Amino acid sequence: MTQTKAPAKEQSVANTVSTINDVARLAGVSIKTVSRVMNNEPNVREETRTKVKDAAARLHYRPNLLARSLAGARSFLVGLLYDNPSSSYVIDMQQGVIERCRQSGYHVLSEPQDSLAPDIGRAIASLLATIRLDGVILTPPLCDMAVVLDAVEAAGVPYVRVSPSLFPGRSALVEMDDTQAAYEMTQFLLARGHTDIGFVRGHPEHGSSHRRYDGFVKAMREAKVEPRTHRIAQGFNSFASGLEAAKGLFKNSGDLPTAIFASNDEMAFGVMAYAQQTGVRIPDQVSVVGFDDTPGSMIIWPHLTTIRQPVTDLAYAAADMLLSRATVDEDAPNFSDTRRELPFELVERESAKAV
Amino acid sequence: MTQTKAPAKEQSVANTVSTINDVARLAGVSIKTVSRVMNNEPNVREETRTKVKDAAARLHYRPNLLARSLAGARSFLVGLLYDNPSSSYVIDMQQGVIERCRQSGYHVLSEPQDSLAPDIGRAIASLLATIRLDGVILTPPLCDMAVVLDAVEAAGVPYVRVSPSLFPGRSALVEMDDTQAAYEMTQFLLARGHTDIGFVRGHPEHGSSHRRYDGFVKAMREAKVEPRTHRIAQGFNSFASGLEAAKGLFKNSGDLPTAIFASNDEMAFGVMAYAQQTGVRIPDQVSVVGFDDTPGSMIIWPHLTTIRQPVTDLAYAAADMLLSRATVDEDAPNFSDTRRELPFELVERESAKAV
DNA sequence: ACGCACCTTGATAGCGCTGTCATTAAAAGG
DNA sequence: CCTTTTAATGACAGCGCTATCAAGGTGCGT
Repeated sequence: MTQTKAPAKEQSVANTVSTINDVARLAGVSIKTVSRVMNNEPNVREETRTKVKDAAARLHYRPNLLARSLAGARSFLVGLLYDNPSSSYVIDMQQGVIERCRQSGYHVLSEPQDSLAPDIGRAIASLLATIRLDGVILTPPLCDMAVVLDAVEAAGVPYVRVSPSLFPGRSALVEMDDTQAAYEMTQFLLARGHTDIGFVRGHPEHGSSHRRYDGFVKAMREAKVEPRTHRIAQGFNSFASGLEAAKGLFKNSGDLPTAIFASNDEMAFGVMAYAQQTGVRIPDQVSVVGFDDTPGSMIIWPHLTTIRQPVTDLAYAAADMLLSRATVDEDAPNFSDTRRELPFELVERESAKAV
Repeated sequence: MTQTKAPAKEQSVANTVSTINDVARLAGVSIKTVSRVMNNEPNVREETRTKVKDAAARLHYRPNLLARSLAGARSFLVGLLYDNPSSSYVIDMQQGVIERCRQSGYHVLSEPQDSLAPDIGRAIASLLATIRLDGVILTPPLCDMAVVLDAVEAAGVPYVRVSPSLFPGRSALVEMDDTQAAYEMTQFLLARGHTDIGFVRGHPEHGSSHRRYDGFVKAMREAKVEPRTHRIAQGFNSFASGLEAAKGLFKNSGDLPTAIFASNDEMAFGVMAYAQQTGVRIPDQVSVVGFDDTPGSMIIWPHLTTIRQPVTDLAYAAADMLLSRATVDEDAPNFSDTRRELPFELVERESAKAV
């Protein structure tokens, strides 16, 4: 363990770390007034405010976040809790949250969690007890776990959920309409003359899988095309499962669907890989579309037609909701919105064409 | 701004946030003794230690990290500064750093930085003044920027650089031998009968690009094959630039190289996409290999033969170095290593075959 | 002029912990 | 047996800031 001994270090490199005291002294006011200025509080004469700001600037003063947290009610820290296999999703989410938080002087603690761990509830309770976060953002699958929500609520920390499938209304949330997106993607295919459409279902544990399938079925039924069971394959959101699904769907080379809608991009890539291996030409023989617009959709050929999830926008929205929530007086009635739905985008590329 | 008014909240949800005082009272000792136990300090009777631990457990006590930071010398916070376009690189790095830090009770502040911003030095100085980090990890390209290093050093914060290209010896660092990896990949191709090998160079601003090219040239010369200029294309690490490079390399369909070594995976994907568009069969006509082992290399067909960077291991090593550095008494001579080189791995998949 | 608002400012008490140092108890030495 | 060393514990002063509350200043109505 560290045992710092020397009371005062000699190597004061260029110790520009000035405190609120230094500023107060230089400006000739009390530290409380400096505090007021730094926090943009009212009731400070404009002249004084300027004087303090100048002093702070001259000393390169930056309030110590840790001290603020300890003394005050806010910690200027929000947590992003995730357990998501997709690196691009996590990065986009994180990027968006950090960007927004930074604008408000907040920092983000990125906390990956093992959603399969039996003691995840305690792990989160422990985290929240150790660091008093001003808010947390929960992404799938954590946002659908009761123990997680319980832990966060017990700690009294405001939170926002991103794309939850369960417990609607239990918390503020931001989401995208998976069902509608899948519906429109199916219509897109239908409009291009496809009626014999195969579907690769997503991981049954994920709420979004079911919503996407529902959207597909709805569009088909509306077009008076009953989905046929031998055209429906079960996948598990992975490349391998997509490839496996394609094996089933392409079993009879004389009876191929004209299009395949995979419930996520990874599986679409699997389908495309299998097609290539077996000489099925995409999109000439079979059109393939995916869902998510992962980076991979732009590196395979043909580029994948897919649904773009507005991940960064979801992050912005979640951060905004959280910050407005954390900033608002808890006693006051809260009129801020509690649910935001963001638009998706159908991105047409080369993997699908009219029949 | 927030104005918390009510002095004491009525809604004490289940306010299990116990303090060191509560533990001390329950255990019948002073808070200092509790502190000693929580920090695993010596000179506490075993019996007392047990008593305190029991009390802490019963109260679900977790030391407040912010208070510890303010009072003590350590903040239990390390920063991961990055500005990297590759989400998988960042995620793997972050994941590894977080994992290791967690084991030591440290938390990680993920701080993306705009390396192109003119005031990046001040931005980092400001960050370090606001939050007293116990250490920071710098990844490319930040780790090669003098202003960044200056800012970190001025703040007196220990740091470790990952895969730096410049200023060797200026700090502790972890790296991988890009040159050797490219050398071995080239030998891999040579050993399979390829001599007419095309090379797509990486972004000239990235140090690794030059090292990889050097490794390629070295292996070629050793095999008595002089690389020919019309087989060398300049890329910029992007898919599009790889595709563009392939255009040049494949210009004369009667005179194709038998293999193409792209300096990173993205560009290899571009090459493969162009090949597919123009009917060049991979790997039958042309073998393609990449570098990095990004997730995409497993979703394209044929899967890409490439070099796996040990990103997570680099992260582990960097975190370990940093923590040992931060934990060690600054006055004592430091015998811990200051540079670690980690092994890469040539991952053979389907995109390359013997000629 | 006085009284009563309100605006402006500062003194002071912590936040929950660690570092220092004093103190006591136990062990070692002669 | 008493002194010296060493182990074990506690009292207390902050870390840098915010929250509370009191105090002084200003303006205005009467």
